[in-house]
Amino acid sequence: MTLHLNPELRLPLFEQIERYWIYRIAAGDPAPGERIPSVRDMAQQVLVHPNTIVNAYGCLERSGIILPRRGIGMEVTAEAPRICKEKRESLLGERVRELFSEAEQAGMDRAEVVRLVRDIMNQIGGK
Amino acid sequence: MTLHLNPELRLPLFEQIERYWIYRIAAGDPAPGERIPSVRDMAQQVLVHPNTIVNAYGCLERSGIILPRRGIGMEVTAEAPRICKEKRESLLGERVRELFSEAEQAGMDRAEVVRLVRDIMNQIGGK
DNA sequence: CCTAGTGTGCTAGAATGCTAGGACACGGAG
DNA sequence: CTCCGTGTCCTAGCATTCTAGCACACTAGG
Repeated sequence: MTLHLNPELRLPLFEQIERYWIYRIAAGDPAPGERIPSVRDMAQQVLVHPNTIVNAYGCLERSGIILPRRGIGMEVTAEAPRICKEKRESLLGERVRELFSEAEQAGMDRAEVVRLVRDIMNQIGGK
Repeated sequence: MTLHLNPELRLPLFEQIERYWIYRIAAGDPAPGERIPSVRDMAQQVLVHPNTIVNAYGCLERSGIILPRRGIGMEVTAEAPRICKEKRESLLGERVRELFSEAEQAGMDRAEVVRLVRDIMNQIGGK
């Protein structure tokens, strides 16, 4: 799983970074007690200003996903996996609901939405 | 079909207004030769600053969907229905592609995405 | 003790989107 | 002709997001 920042996207960079760690922690890769890259390291990896990382990490901290330890780094909390899985459900569900909302405004039937999803899924790749 | 502006959404207000007319014209309601509300009328209907409407209408004009007529109003062009239908396809397709992109980053299989879409569709309403 | 690496805080600027209010030019109706 | 509604343009301010650079406090390791 790689973080592919896209400035053209609607999502602010710091939220893209936040989601990246939510999805990774939900998948179990940085486990509780382990640490995510430091603010400066992450900024250099993603070629973004450190303040943007601070913003993203701040959101993760306020959600109880990471615990800042001065002089050490950002530690994944014990409750992080549960919180991240909940957030993953919520985020993707919201995306789908937005899709239905937009499709409804466009006068598209719900069955048509499902068909459109299948079409594009097949169009994207054989896998 | 009603325009329900949502400032909390990622989409800027002027783009929400632009899409509203794209979808309506694609559906054929304001037919070629007919006019859409004036900048000031639309602003008052939607409770938004006239400049925001100017921005939205400017996009529609640059796409060849409407033709500004000073002292008269904004006229729907002859090619508008075709252009709007194309844009509708493109906009919804992009929405679905973004969904798959986000789901892939979250480590979700494509079949799971289809299942999620069905679940939420059933969850939204019986219709 | 000292250094390096860490999180945190601060001010400042650029770009975007929205609001606010004013001004002007055009065209139909009277 | 005048008047009103129309599109168009202008400056200004505010909030958000990102960039930029600097300073400080804390901790581990030598």
